[in-house]
Amino acid sequence: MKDKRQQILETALKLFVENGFHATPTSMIAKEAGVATGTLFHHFKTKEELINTLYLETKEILIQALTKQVNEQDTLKSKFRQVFYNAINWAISHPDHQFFYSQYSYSPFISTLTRELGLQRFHVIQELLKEGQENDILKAIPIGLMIDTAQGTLDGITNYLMEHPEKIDDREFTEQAFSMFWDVLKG
Amino acid sequence: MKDKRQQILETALKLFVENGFHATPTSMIAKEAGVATGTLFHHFKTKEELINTLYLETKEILIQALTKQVNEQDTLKSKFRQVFYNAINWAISHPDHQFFYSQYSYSPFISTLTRELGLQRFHVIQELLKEGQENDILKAIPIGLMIDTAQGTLDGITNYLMEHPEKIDDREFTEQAFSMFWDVLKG
Amino acid sequence: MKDKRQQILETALKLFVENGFHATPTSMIAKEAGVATGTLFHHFKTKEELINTLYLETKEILIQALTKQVNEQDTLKSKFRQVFYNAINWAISHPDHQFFYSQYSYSPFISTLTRELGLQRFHVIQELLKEGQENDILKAIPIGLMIDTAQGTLDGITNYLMEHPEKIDDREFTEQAFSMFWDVLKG
Amino acid sequence: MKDKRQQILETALKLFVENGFHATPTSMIAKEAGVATGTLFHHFKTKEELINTLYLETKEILIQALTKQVNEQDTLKSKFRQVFYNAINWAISHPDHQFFYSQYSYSPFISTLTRELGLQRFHVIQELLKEGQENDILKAIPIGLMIDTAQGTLDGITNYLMEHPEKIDDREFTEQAFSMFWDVLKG
DNA sequence: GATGAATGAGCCTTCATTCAT
DNA sequence: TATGAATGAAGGCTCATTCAT
Repeated sequence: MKDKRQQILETALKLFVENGFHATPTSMIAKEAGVATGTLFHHFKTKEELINTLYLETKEILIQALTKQVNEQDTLKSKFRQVFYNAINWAISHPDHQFFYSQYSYSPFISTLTRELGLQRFHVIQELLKEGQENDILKAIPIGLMIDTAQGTLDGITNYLMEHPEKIDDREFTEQAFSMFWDVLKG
Repeated sequence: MKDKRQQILETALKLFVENGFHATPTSMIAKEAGVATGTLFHHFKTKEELINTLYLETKEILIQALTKQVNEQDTLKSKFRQVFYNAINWAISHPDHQFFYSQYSYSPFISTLTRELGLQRFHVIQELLKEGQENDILKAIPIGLMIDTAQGTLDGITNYLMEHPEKIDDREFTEQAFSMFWDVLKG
Repeated sequence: MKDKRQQILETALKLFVENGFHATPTSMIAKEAGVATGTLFHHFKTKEELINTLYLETKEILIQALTKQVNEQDTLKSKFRQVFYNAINWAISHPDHQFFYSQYSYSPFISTLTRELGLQRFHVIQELLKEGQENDILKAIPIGLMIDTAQGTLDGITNYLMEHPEKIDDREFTEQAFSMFWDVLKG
Repeated sequence: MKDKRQQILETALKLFVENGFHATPTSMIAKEAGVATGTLFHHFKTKEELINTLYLETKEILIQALTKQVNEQDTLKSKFRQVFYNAINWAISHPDHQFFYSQYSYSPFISTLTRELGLQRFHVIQELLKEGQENDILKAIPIGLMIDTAQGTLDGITNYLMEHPEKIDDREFTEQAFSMFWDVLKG
């Protein structure tokens, strides 16, 4: 039998995505996870701690996923392409995590923290953006605008793919999508 | 003295933005608005109806704002530019409405509705996008992807401006921002 | 029908005396009082506030009772006698309040406040004690010791009477009891 | 390293005095004592058993302390004086035990038992009281009243000393205090 | 003996909503 | 229209206790 703590985390992720944080009682999580309510609070002092733990774990694996094989590319553009494919592939194959991440990011009760954490998420991209600006490949605009816009564009594309997951295997389509992403950035 | 119904709506908007829907009890809204709890439910049958009313009103004025003076422009690009400025100016001058709108859109308990509504919001843009594709000015890609990406990019830019509101008066900056928006779309 | 708030207070007093604060759930109070749980919390923000309200009210009527007719007496001794009878009569006729008062006073979660409040309770006696010392009628010892001891002696006598309430009508007995109280104090 | 059982008892005493029985979870006792929760319940079947054990031990050493050297005195008064000093010295040097004892005595969930136990505590005094009455040295009043009043007076004095511990070394003061105690009793 | 994860009944409190005035 | 006391289902969390290791 799986570790109860892990079982709770997985169940919580699923239910949060389905119903949202507030509409998911801890009792429901416990029941669905097959544990007692006390067990949930044995592992996570509060509901909020459970949510945060989930977020932190999600962020960690997301960052891992985004970074993969990026540095093995030669040109800056291929590096961006790699990040781009990493991002959309991850979203498609981990839809729950992806939804959870959005939900958490827009949740008002964590506003301040969120921004900072949101940036961490795109740390790889930020580095590439800076590099590209220094080499005059990308637009010469405030880095902050660049980051927010890149993130927005990528989110837009991801949103579409989440609703049309079959497109992920259509290389022509994904290349078109990537060209949009690239066009926002390149100078 | 202002109309009580209106007072409730304004107070609710402010509090929802500050705390989120779920963390804002109707009792708090009533108290802050200076009315009895019964009065709130006299005007709005349920809390959800209050939220929806707020959303509908917001959407209406947002659409009005986005559309303004668009058809007075000659080229497609200037039309997009006009929409772009309309969007960012509105966001900056109505931050509460803007936040409320995002929050509502990402709220899981209205998921199905959201898509549809989100589209309505960008109805102007959609029309322009179609027009641009038909005239081979914009990228020849699925219209859905185009819409989602345009919306994402615009949201990204808006996010940045919300945190740096002083930039709204820096024409050079806003033109750079617009160029990003335009580059995503143009073929 | 009686005022609900009052009904809650009376029921709570009864139950607290029977079971103690901790062993009396608010749900039990509400049910026994014939109101909804929400009603209890509508009138008292927390369980603790309910307890404190009960204490304050009890203290008030106790003080009133102790003071009665004291100043109509001529000698200091008769004043003390009056207070003494006031105290034991009140205890016998309001056993619940009396028990509640003891329980509250010894409750560890209100330690600091208690001392101070306990003194208020015996404000009348304190004044008499000071007067007696100034006139060399009472023992010339630190007033604090005098107060605490007087209170202790009176509590002891009261305790006995609570278990033998019939004695309250035995004038010979009560006079013997009073002589004990008086002997502790007189110089 | 100290015996775990003993460690639990000592920690429990300290915490009960600080927070009261109900506000002291067994988990807190275990943690503070540096043992596992299971260990606590290995030594004491229930929380109540732990409390009772603590009470019994306290009572035992209290009785020992009160009795010390009493029978070595010649007159009844010196015997009372001896008990008196035994009582206040013990209270001052074992404040936690003293507080615990009071708390236990006033705890509503052991009401019935309490009376009986309270009597045991003053068994020495009771014997002396009886002896004194038989020899016409003490007041000729119901022995029950005598016991309760003596206890009350002594508690009052003790309370004062607990708050002014430095007075314990002021022989003039303690003799004044004793005279109060003696005056309540003597005929 | 010792451990600590697991249990689940039960507690305090919240909050959307109703209704008599 | 407006009021606010009253409602009660539901939620987060606690805590004494058990039990497999």
